[in-house]
Amino acid sequence: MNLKSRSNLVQDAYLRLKQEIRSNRLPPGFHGTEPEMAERLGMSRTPLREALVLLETDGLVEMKPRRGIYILPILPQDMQEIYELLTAIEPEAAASLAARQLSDDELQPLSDATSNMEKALENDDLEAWANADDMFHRALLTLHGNQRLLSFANSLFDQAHRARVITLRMREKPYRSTQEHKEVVQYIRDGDVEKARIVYRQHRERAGAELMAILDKYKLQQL
Amino acid sequence: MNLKSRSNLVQDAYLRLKQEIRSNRLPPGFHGTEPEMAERLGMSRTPLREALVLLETDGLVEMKPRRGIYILPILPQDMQEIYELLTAIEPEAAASLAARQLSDDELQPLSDATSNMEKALENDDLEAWANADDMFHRALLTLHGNQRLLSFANSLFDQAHRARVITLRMREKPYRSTQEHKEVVQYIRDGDVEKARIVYRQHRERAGAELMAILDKYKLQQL
DNA sequence: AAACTTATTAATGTATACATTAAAGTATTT
DNA sequence: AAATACTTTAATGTATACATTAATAAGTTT
Repeated sequence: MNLKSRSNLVQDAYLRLKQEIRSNRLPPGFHGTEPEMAERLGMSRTPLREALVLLETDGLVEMKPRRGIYILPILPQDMQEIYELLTAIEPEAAASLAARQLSDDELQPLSDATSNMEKALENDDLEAWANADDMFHRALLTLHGNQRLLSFANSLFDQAHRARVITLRMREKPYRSTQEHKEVVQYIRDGDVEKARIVYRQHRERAGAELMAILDKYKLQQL
Repeated sequence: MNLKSRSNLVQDAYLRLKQEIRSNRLPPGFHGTEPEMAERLGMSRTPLREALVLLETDGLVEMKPRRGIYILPILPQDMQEIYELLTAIEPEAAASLAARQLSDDELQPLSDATSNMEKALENDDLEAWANADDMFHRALLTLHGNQRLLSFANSLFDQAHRARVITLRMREKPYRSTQEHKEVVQYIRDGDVEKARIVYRQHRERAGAELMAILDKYKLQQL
């Protein structure tokens, strides 16, 4: 909200485009040219290009020389890579949180997230559940404090977003996931490092396998 | 970073600046302006800026609005973050390699790297040892095949490079590290998933702790 | 009509121009 | 000399200009 971010067209273009990609207003496979995208955003090509470079490092778009800008689809193999990384990374973060003695206050964001998951389930509101799930993961990594981990994982979440939204309704209701998240919080609270790691890891492995099975079953070759 | 799609001057600037940062020709704390850096590279500000955006996402430089470009130092906390991530990630990669049945041919780059480590030790050539070490880690992740993991880890290696070079001569000779690398290769060859994971993990934990101890002992608050 | 040439178009990659404004420097007042 | 106001400088953020060249369209030959 400061002047800096208002006057910064690069930031502007970056956030707007990312949002449009997340929401599928710019769907995978979309192809555009720099002049038309710059026009659409009401700016010149210079700041747009810098934003596109950032989106490219995020794995969301590709700038093909002389062919223009493409919004990248998520392939099953991408989800495979992403889940593999989250499986390696997040359980470590959980374990390391358990090793600290966190106050209930500090753990609040995590328990809030799990309560929201439960409420969402009661209301049969899958979108709210997904938001709570997202909140949980971001809160956990934020608590953990490793900035590089946080920004890397956030980029992975962003990439996976569309696929998660679409498959949400093809899965069974996430009672089990909700339960697993609660368990992880409890183990973190108890300071049970190994349990926190293992439960979270199993959660990730199961959720990943489930997702891959859905992509396979419904022949979703790109999202 | 994906550069094959970046144009020549951007790629040029990116690679040259990265090299100059690695080699300390552009030392941490260096401050420059866009016009003078563009001049030095013989190009205009436009491609330079795109390269700087990339270097910024790599965590190597910071573009401060209206204050210019700074080459970022590596702080102990940065090394902490980096080692924590490598400790989480690489043992998983090793385990997953062990789970495949890789041919000796495929494992060649890893055994080459460990042989080079041994040769370097015999010749008391620490720089050659560090290069072999680097080779090992990159080869392992390349074999593993997860592109996101590879590019993320490469970025972490790049960030840690200066600190590794400087502390190399403050450590004991890396006989033990060399041995550990050889063990990991053996466990991967044998298909012993758990051993590969655990040995690599212990290697990472020990190496990380050793490095942090050196930074502490010699009061190296930035590199 | 197919294959090959030759124009045409238009997007990229890069340089340059320019308005804005933070910082440095100078003058002025106390 | 210290504090303040004014002036200058120069770097950033962004727009525009332009040369190059890939893609396409048009024309020509077989």
